[in-house]
Amino acid sequence: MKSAVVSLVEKALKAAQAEGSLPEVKVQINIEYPDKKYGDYATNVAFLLAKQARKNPREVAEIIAHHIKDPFVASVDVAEPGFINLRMKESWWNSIIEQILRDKEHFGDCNLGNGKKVQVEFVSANPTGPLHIGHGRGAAVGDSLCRILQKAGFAVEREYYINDAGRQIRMLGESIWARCKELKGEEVKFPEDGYRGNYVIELAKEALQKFPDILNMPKEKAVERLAEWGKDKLLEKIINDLKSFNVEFDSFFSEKSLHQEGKIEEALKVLKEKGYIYEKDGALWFKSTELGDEKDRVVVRTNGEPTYFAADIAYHRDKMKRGYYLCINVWGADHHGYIPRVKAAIKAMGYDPEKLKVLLIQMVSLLRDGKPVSMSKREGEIIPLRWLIDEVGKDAARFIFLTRKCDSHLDFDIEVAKRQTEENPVFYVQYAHARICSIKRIAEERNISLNPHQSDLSLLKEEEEKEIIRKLSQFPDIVEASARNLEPHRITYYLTDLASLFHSYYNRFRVLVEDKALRNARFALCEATRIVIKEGLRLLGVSAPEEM
RNA sequence: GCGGCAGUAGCUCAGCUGGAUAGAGCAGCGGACUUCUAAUCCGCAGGUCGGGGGUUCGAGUCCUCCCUGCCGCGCCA
Repeated sequence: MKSAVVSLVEKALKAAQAEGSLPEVKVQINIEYPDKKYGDYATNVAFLLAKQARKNPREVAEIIAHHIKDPFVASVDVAEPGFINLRMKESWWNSIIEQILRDKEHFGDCNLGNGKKVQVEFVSANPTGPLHIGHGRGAAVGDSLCRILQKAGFAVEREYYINDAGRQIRMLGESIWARCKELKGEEVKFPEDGYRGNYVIELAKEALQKFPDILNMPKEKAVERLAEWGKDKLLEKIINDLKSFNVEFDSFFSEKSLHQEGKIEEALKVLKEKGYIYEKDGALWFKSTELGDEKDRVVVRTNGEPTYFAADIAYHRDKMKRGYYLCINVWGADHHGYIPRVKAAIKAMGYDPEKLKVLLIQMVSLLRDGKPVSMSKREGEIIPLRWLIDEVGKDAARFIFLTRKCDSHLDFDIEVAKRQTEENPVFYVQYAHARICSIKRIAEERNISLNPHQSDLSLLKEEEEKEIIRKLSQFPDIVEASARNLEPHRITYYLTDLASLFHSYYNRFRVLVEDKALRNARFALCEATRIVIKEGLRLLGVSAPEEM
């Protein structure tokens, strides 16, 4: 609820300026949560104005503090060296509970986005194999980010870029083809960079059933057909896996379509017209160095084929033309070196590179009881996301993927995630939700009346109760900060904190007490907590079970 | 070599886009279930925020220089 406090301080500042005690300078009013002993809210405006007001911060603070008048404010203090500390009345805190009970899951919605269109492109894994753990983290971050941005008032579009063209798809076809041969007992040299995962063998078995005469066809033709068919099968599997991970997309963008519709040529033509294309060694190069890249990049190979990068230029041109307020790409951190050239291309085509934000997702190290699980790519031995979901569950996987800043390494311990104990942060939060549901259930069973909406919240006198309310009041700020900084992990931390406060409270106090008025008041607090936990979990794509 | 990211408690990590005495979980030790779910709670301990310099009322946070680790640096995608 910082925004309400901001406007309150703003009003005081304007009043002070109007009477001439402070100069008319614009400042950003910043509200913080100070240590409890100082107050409920604090602001540092005085420091920001001190220089131009030619007064010391303390004096400025006194002037502003003097003008703060609001029915919700209990006291205003100025502390050295110039902080203004506010303490709010009980009615302020109670109104927050009322607001949560009234707004329900809409509590924390904000208008940061103001309906502006934002596109988030994530996962975009090649349809040449199943999703692995790394994709899972990207999926969790991307999807959660979308949910948060939506709550913050953006019109979000989720897109998956399908790399369905080029060498790797052909290689998929060759790999399946080779496996078909082997299944028929024929000696065949498996392609050097082929896909060696078991799923290729499965595909080959299926292909032999579906296309009985596939091996009688000329190799080129067979490979092409198998590539096309295999790619579709794998994409279907990817989409299914994502669905079980609670992730769905609004649109799929095909790289192949860029080739087919001449979009690549178009994009390159634009670059050429602007003078960013030159020929060298029989290839066409993009002068990305002029726009901040380390070296120039080939866009059309000697053999006349456009590079992957050329397609990506066309893809980003298409995105830019679609007129988003912001495009967010969620990439694996190993692609970081790729950012400058894409930004260079965007700039070269006359768009603002700031329209593109790239989120880099760091590697996930898989552990089992603290020991690393080998993830060697040898023999295509990757750990599939599907396996992880089956092993630890969708909720645990998503939550744990979101327990770190996305650009930090993540240690994912499968045994801890599976363990249904205190070590597991997912259950900790879900349990708090379930406990509140349980209170309600018990009350119904025992015919105990509960009416959170008609409760006298002033009965909530305990320090633990006030702590919870303070925390609840921060939810909108956390949502906004997560959206502003594109950092879903803030929600995860917030929920853990909130759950912790609730568990403490639950252990120390009873909700279903004899005193009806107190019972209702406490239950109102619980309901508000439940609503916020459930909504927070929703933002993470994690379920909020009513019993566990 | 160049570039990106990181370095905070024994371990894994937060730290609100510069704020007041740097936090949490785990691991360790000791306690709490005839009560609304013990998947929980309560208490104890733990620090040169990698190092130096700088910017200012104020730096874990910003600038600079070192040290260390991970990762990128294809006419691969």
